[in-house]
Amino acid sequence: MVVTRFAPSPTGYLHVGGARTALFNWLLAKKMGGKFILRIEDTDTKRNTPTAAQQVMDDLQWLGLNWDEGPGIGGENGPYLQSERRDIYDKYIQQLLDEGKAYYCFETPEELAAIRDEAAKAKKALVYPRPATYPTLDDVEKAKSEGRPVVVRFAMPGTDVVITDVVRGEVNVAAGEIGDFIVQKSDGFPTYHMAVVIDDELMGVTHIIRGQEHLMNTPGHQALQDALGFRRPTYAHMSVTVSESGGKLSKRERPKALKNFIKSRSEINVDELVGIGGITAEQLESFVKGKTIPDMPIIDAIAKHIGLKLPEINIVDFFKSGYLPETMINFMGLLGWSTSDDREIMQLAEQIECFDLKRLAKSNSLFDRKKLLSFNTEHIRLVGEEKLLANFKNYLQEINSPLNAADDELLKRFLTANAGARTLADVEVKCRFVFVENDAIQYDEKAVKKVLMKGNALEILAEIRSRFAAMEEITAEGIEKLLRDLAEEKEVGLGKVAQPLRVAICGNTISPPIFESVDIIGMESTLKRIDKTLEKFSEA
RNA sequence: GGUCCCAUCGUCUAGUCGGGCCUAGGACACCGGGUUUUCAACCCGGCAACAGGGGUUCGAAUCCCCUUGGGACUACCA
Repeated sequence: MVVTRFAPSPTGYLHVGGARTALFNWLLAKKMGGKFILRIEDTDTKRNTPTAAQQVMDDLQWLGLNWDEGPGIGGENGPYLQSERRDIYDKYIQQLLDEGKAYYCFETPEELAAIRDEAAKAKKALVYPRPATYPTLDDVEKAKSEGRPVVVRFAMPGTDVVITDVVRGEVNVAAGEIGDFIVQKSDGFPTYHMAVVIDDELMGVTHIIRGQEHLMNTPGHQALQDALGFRRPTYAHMSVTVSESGGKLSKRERPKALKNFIKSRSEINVDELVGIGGITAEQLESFVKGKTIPDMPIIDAIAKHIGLKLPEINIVDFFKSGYLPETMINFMGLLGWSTSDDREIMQLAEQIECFDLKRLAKSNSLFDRKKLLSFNTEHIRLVGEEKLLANFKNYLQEINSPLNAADDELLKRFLTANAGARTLADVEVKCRFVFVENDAIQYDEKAVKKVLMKGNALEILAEIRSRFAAMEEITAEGIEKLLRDLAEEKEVGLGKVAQPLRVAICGNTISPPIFESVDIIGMESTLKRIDKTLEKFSEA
C-alpha cells in the first residue's frame, strides 16, 4: 500500500509551499488508495511555537486535506509528535553507536566555526574531521564535567552515492561531499535527519514528496537507512515555488513588504506606529532597520492600520482574502505539475483521478497571483450553491463581518446577485451597505461628484422617490419596470437613472445590480436613504 | 567559494525520455473590439517563446558539449 506523509515543523502558519507539499502527498495517497499521515516534527525546542501545530492542522482541514493517521485521530503508528518519540530515537542512536556507525563529539560552537572557516578557506565543502578512534563513554563523562556539549555524529560511509529520484532521475554525489552529520543534538533530541529516517521507516512511508531543498539531504538519509537496515522509500523532489520578488516564496515576504512600504512612504510617521498590535518602540525600530521580525499578528495589525494589503503567503491569508479552498487546491496542484491534456480548472475528484507523480516538473515555478484570481472566479462559479454558501459563511466569520447577521436565504441572494465576483471579499464589500443604518451611509466623494452632482441627477432621484412611494406592489420586476420606464420617458440611458439611485442607497457607485439592491434593503429603507441623500446634497 | 539542480510566450506550462506530426499548442496577464444599470463577469479578435554558441543527424525545442542566466543546499533548522 502507498503511504505518504506531510511532516511540518510547527514554527508558524502553514504557507503555500508547505501546503503544496502536503497536497501532492495527499493526492498520491488518494489516487493510489493509500494512506496519508500527518506527523509533527517538533524536535527544535527553540523554534517551536505552541499554537503553530494547531494552526497548521486547522489550515490543512480548511483545505480539505484530511489525514488518515496523525494528531487528533491517532493510528497504529503513533505517537505522531516527534517530541513524544524520544525513546524510539534513543534506541536507534544507541544501535548506531554500538555498531561503531556513529560516534560522540564535544566541540563547542566556536571550535566548529573554526573548522568551517578552514574549509571555506580551502574552498571545500565542510567535512567534519572524523577521529581515528572514537571517544569512549569515559570521554563523554569527562567532556560533560568540563561543560562541553555532547553530540552524536553519524559516520558517513566513504562511497559515492547515487540518488534515484522520480523527478530528477539519478543524481550522483561524490564520496566526501557529505560529511559526518549530527544525529543527536546536545539537548538529547535527534536531528531532523535522524528522526525523519526512523519515522518514515516505522510508519511504513513508501513515497516521500518534498521540496528540492531536501535533495542534498538525501544521500545522508539513504546512508542512514542502509546503516540501520531500513527500506528505501521512493523520493520525489519537487521544484521550488518562487515569488514575484525573486527567491523562494517564504513567510518573510509579508514583513518584507510591510517594511519596504513603511520606508518608501515619507508621510508615514514611524513613531505613531508604536503600540499597534502591541509593538514596542524598540521592536519597531529594530524591524524597520531590518534586524528583527515581529510576530505575524503584529505585522497584520500594522499593515491594516496603514491600509496596506500584504501579499498572501500563509494559507489563512488566502482564506481571509476571500479565496475558496477549492481554488487553492486546484491552483497549488498546478504549481510544478500539469496534466497531459492542458486541463487546468478541475474539481478535486478530477484532480485525484489524473494525478501522476511522473508529471512533476523539474523547473521552478512562480506564484502568479493574477492567475490565482482568475481561478477563484471560476471556482466561485463552479462550486455549487450549497458549498459556496458554506464557504461564504466561514469567510464572514473569519473576518468578523457585519453580514454575519444575515440568514442563509439573504446570503444566497448576495451570492447570486454577485455572480462573477472574483473573491468572497468582493461580495462582502459590495453587500455591506445592507447592514448600515439608513442614516449612516458614508458617501464616497468621487461618487457624489461624478454621479449626484452631474446634470439633473438629483431631479431624477426625486422623481424615482415619488414613483417608488406610489408603488402598490413591490417586487424586483416592478422596480425594474419602473426604472426602465423612467429612463425611457426622460430619453436617457438606464445608467442616468440607476447610478444616482445606487449612490443614494449605498453611498458609492459599486453595488449589486440596482433592482436587486433596492429589493434587498426594502422600499422603506430605500425611500429613507433617498430622502437623506436629497436633503444632504440638494442645497449645494 | 564549493556541491547539486534547472532553462519554451510577460507568467504557469504542453511538447524533451523513445529526434520528423511543431509554420511550437493551451491557460493567465496584456492590447483592440463587443455586451452592459456600477463593479465584476461574459463574447470575439490580436500580440507574444524554443537563453547564446558549437556539434551529432537527411532532419533538433527535443540528443551531446561549452557559455550565460536562475535556483537549492552548504546549521546542534526542519
